Amino acid sequence: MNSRNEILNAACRVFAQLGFRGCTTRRIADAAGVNEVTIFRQFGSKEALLREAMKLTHSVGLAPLPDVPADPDRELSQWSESFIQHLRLRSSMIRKTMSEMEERPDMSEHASYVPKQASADLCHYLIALRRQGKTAEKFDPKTASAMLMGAIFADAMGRGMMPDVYPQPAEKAAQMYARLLLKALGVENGLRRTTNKQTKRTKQLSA
Amino acid sequence: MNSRNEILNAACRVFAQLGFRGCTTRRIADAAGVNEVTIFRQFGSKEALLREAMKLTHSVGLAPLPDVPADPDRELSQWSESFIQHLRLRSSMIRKTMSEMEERPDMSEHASYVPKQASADLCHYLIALRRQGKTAEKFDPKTASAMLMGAIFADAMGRGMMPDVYPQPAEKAAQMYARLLLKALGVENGLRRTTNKQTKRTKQLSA
DNA sequence: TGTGTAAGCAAGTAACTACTTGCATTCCCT
DNA sequence: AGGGAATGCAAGTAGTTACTTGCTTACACA
Repeated sequence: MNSRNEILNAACRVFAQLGFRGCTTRRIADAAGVNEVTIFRQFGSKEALLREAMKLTHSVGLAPLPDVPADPDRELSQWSESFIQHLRLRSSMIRKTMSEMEERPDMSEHASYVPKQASADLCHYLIALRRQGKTAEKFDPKTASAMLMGAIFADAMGRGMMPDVYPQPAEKAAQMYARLLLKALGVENGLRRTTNKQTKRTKQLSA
Repeated sequence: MNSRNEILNAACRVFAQLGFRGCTTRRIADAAGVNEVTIFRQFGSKEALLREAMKLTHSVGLAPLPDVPADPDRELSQWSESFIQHLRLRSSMIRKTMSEMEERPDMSEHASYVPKQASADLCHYLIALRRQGKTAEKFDPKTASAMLMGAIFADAMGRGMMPDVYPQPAEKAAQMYARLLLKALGVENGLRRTTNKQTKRTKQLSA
């Protein structure tokens, strides 16, 4: 039963590196330290294995965003930071999955769960912010959430290839995007109603 | 000499559909209506052909952005619209290239020319805007340009897969992102210092 | 009229692909 | 002690891959 997990993990690694066509059963077996036949005995076919491996890979949780916004700057910065970290850790896998999605849509359908959930969470949060009267003006929540998530996504996908296109330093980028969005929504940073203690904690966490 | 171009175009089409490994000389030859041997006589190897095809694909111009901003809303909306159209037309090719870039960096290095140029253009424009005093506050041009370009890029790449995550209608999305960015920079649409005539024209174009 | 060049066609090469089969080994459970 | 399940190993199958070779056809140009 252990070899099964070894194979699944190896399949994920090799797929992230080489894509579906480059991800041969030979290479998976080598990466898993397992005989190639074992793969077929356990999963029947390469496609069945990859399908299961993809399902496993994309079943992960997401950082939460409070139902009732209290400190928009801190909350949105932290959420953005954890989201960009999630994407950066999986950038190779995501690139391969996006590339393969047109050819094998059913095999990688789980890949859209995380971004869909993230978008729903963020929209919900922004609407709550507006209901609280913390935003200065009318705005379309979907446009705003697509803007922040798009910036984070593009940064996670593109920085390795074109570092000079994205803001420096990389560790602050998510926060900078979040703050720029808050400015667009008219949420004023300076007028935050948090205590000094909270402000300090925010600084530590976002450093 | 004509067969050479047929082969190059076919190679681009097949690559955009199937990626490097799926882009076999057999399939390229079929798509080009040419005998497979002709490919090797003309280009020597599959890799040499693909290298040349990629170079050709990524040598395209970009919509300009004025050196001296006059009507930020109109200019930025139009630029965003042409940029998102550029990306949407090439989304398959871009996905494949991004996926292949880790494995064959030298083959697809030209792919970064357009986004790099776009980023430089946009930064330059935003800095000019700020110098004109049309922006309300201090801001980091690179963060702002990465934000708008990221939103546009993610929309172009992801809308087909998750249409409910992005603003509707698709044809207005680029403009909505551009306007949200202008809000973040404190550029006031209503308080524009253009003449009535220009304002009218803007309204028509942006409707 | 002759000559060079680009192309097609048929066949073949060596390597790799997913996948199968038969047999031997290990280990757990009763 | 014995039987069954999981695994390894060696070998093989049929198809595909990039690339080559030898020969033929068509056409432009001098």
